Amino acid sequence: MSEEYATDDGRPHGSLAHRVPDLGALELLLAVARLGSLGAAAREVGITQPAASSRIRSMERQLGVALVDRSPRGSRLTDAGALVTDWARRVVEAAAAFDAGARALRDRRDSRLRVAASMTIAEYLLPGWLLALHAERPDTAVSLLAGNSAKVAELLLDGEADLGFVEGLTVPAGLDSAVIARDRLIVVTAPGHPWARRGRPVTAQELAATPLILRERGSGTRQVLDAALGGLARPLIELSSTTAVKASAVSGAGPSVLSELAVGEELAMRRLVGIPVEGVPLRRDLRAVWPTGHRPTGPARELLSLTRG
Amino acid sequence: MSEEYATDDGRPHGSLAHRVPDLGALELLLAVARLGSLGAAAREVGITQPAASSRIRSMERQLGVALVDRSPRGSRLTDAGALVTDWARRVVEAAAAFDAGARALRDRRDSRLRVAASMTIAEYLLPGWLLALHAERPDTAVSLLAGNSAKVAELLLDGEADLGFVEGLTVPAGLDSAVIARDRLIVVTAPGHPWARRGRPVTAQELAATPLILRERGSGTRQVLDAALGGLARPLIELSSTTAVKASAVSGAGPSVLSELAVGEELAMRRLVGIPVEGVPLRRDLRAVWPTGHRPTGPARELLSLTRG
DNA sequence: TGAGGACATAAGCTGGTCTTATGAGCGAGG
DNA sequence: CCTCGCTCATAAGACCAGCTTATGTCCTCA
Repeated sequence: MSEEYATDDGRPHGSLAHRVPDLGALELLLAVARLGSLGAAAREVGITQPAASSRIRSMERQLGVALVDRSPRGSRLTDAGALVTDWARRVVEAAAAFDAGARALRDRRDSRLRVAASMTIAEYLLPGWLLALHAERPDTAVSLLAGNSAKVAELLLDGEADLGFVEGLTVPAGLDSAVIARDRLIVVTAPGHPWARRGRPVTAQELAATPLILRERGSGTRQVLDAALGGLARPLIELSSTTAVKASAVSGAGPSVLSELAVGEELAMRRLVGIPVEGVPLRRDLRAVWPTGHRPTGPARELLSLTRG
Repeated sequence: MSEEYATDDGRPHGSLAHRVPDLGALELLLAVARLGSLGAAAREVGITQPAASSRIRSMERQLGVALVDRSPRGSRLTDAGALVTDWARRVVEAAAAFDAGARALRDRRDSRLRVAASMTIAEYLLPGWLLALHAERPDTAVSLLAGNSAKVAELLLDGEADLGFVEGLTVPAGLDSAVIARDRLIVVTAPGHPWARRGRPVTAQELAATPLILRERGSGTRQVLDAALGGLARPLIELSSTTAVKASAVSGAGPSVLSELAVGEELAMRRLVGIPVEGVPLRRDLRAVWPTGHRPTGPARELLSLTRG
């Protein structure tokens, strides 16, 4: 009876969706924060003022916190409202990235710019780039195909993609490339692991001697690690997705090695901690690739320049 | 009648909420990914199988992409579905952080653990810690009060908070402290800024000589920067919130100096780029604080240990 | 060949959110 | 001093999305 009503399950969480306002409400809150008026915010998101009023009110009831100070000449956020708005902004940004990705995924054919990307890049970086591209060139429709390096190369060489992104150690034959960023692999453990408390860095020998939670052989991450250790990484468990590896590491099964792109959230939330390592070059280049000779032009060139800042 | 059924992207955007599935649907998708069955996923989120089936189907219609392969003996994600699920996970995680924060904000008084935190910590780190705490001690109700260092000190000394978090250079009098993390300040510009393309790092002299977009004097970030430069930071614009500073920097108004906690998203999305700097110690300690003598115990001790991993 | 699991379809109910219409404070200007 | 213009609040009805129950189809396994 500590929780709400019909959640007899009593499990981890009684459905976030019932406790977190929906995206429309969060967007509305951001608009109120920016514009300082319920009515103006309502206009911006395309609803009427009473609807906005009611929606903000019901959000306040749901959260149990006053979010805005209403006055006859405008509405300002309360202190708590400012904090909630910042958290809301993060949710909305994640949703915008979701949307940018989904939009690219939808436009499978006949799009002006067809991008092929490896999974890690498609998952963690591309949505952000697509948002930036959309901001600069709203008319450019982008389509996205995801696969491993070989698949990306094949799509480019077959003329089914205009620009590719890969994260391997080598550039597939027949492609030109440009390094757009460097990714670092990080050794991580759950906070309770002995490595999390020792003072000195882990050495290459220790890392090679310790069974690790890893992606399967052939994955980009595994390739880099094997190369760095001289082909010696010992698997404790082999899993086929980054997500599964993370979940296993968080649960305390053992140390793992993952891209810093993949574990940013877990590190911030202290579900995982990064372990310093010495003597192991755990870096890899992230590259844009295109068929030799076909220098990117038009939207592809634009996207490429965005990725390099 | 809404005038916008044609989703043609001729405008900034036609409301995310209409193009991104709601949180319930995203949670359902995650459950399907994990359990490999619509029915099992439905059971987990507390709805019936037909409801789940319909909901996934309408999400696929909305996104225009097939997400799951249904078969008479279960459902597996398609390739696109796996990617969408990963993006969905990020939205759900942001929502979970929102919920953890809002929950703490709601329980203003009479909670078992009352935390006071500076804005940056409350905004970027605390929700994650609260999630972790909730996972380990689901019954502990936490309340949150946010303010600057002086406010945090006051709350602790008045007995109105059990544990505090501050980010200043000094520890307020009457408090004991422990360093829980180090925050790095980063020089950032919009991708188009000249600094984004030059090869060599910016020097302390250059930084001190360049007008910057900054928080107001007295903010923790500004204090650290002034100290690092010898009190010389020149403001181009002074703004009163980190969000406003970020927005201004993204728009290309000039270089800025911000906490790495605050700009992670912007860096990943390439809306901002980090500029290497040499000869300037842009680090600051993030500290947990408590009244001298009152060593944290119980839930406070638990939370403290989580923050240190 | 029949049991059981998994998903799809159909029909009806419910609740939340929208709309329009209207009222009520506060400030500015004729 | 009164009215206009801005703000937000309230009320009553329409509508739609999503839920439930009941049933049908397909596949696999014993």
